[in-house]
Amino acid sequence: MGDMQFKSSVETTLKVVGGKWKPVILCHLTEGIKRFSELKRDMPDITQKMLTQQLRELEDDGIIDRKVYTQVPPKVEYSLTEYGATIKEVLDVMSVWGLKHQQKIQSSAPR
Amino acid sequence: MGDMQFKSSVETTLKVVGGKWKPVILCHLTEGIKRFSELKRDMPDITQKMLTQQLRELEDDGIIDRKVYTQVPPKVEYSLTEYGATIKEVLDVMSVWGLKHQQKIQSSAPR
DNA sequence: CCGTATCCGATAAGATACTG
DNA sequence: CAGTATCTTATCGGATACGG
Repeated sequence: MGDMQFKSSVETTLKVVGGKWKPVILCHLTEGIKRFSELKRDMPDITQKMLTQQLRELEDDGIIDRKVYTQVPPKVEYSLTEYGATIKEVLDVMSVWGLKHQQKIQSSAPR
Repeated sequence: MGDMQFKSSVETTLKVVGGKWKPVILCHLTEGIKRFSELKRDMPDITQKMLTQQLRELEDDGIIDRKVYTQVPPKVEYSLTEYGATIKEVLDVMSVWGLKHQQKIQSSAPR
């Protein structure tokens, strides 16, 4: 773990799943294919701009797939790519540790 | 994975190991006890201010231990706590995925 | 419906100087 | 040696308006 490669590969992962919204988006997409409007409904606090931006970045990283139906009104579906699904185990490990940490904080900072 | 708890626990983990410097600091501390100046030498690009700040946050989160030797010149040693060592497996998983992702990017974006 | 474009505030991070 | 204090800059995220 003490090497240089380690540092930059962790940073790479943080770029892909870090930030305020990407974990949440990925979380929802693990439930299956979602339309843009569905994702927006699932995350009432995200702005359209941020949702679009984060989805584009995930798409560029090959994590999600974007399927556009050329029709009026437009319809766009997002889903995890096969490759993107591999990020789930990373998120799972992060979730498990974070949950334990939350509980630790709870028990050590009462009052 | 589709629940609310998941979202916030991933965010908790990102708070603790996220950001530009914390993974790097933790990486170096897995090698053993380090003095402030050693850490600074290991990370030439970090400023003293950032190093101090990040170390304080890690200490507040119970990840690292700070031992001050009251002497002149001062000596302060940092080390992972037993609890802090549990973050290693999270970083490892992130590192493995990030490394694969780097290789994927390499092979799919030549030119 | 699914975006893009602009502008703006908040926060993260860096440069530099100074101190017990 | 191991920090603080202050100031500046860069990046992230949000609000709002508009467009195909």
